[in-house]
Amino acid sequence: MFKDLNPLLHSQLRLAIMSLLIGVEEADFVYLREQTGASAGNLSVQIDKLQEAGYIDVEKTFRGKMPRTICRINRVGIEAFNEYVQALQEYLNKRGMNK
Amino acid sequence: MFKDLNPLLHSQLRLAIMSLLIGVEEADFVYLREQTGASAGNLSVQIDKLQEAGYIDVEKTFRGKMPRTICRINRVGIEAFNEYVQALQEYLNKRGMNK
DNA sequence: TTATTTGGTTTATAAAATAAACTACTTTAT
DNA sequence: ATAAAGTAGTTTATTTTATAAACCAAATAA
Repeated sequence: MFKDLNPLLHSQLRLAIMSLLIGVEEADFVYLREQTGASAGNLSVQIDKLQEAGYIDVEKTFRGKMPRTICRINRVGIEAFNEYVQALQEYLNKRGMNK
Repeated sequence: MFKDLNPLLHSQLRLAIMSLLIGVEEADFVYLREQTGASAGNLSVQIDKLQEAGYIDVEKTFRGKMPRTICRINRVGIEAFNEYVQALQEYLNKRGMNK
């Protein structure tokens, strides 16, 4: 009855990152930090995990002289996110549907 | 933009328990174990946490000679569950709505 | 020049989930 | 009657995660 929830996505911060990335072409570290309110350390760790999972692509560049980390969600990530959302619905729905 | 997700509910097993309980008058340990597929040990721990949080009431009785643990969600639990679901929607919704 | 800020990474600590082992019986088989 | 197996859990130990704290390198400001 309850599908497993992808543990990589069932994490507040990683879910927020994915949620932001799925809406945009790309987003950088600072933007993600601001939007999520996460600490830089936590964000760094969670971005790594999403990258290692193959859900996002991370590009390290410089803007002028300052380092800049750009993140993009990819097709694998989009698919995983959609599957996660679908699985989750079962947990949220719905009084009386006992199937 | 992203509300915090109640960490007590943002757990696969505890969420499944709450999801089951919200649909019924009551449910016993064995039913919850079967429906969730959890191990007895894990289920025991998570039921305790939900009880300590004041989200469910737990009654220990006997059915014949065998012990029986009955769980019921209460108003506090229902409210917490509904709030969690609402907060979660922000993470799932929706490309293009950047607000 | 030293102090502060930016943009991070790495390491350490706290919290959670999970698994394994155990308790206290009851039922079945011998 | 006794041993073996099953039920309904709890407790303890181990692993995994998340989070926080400390650190680094370079840039900018005082």
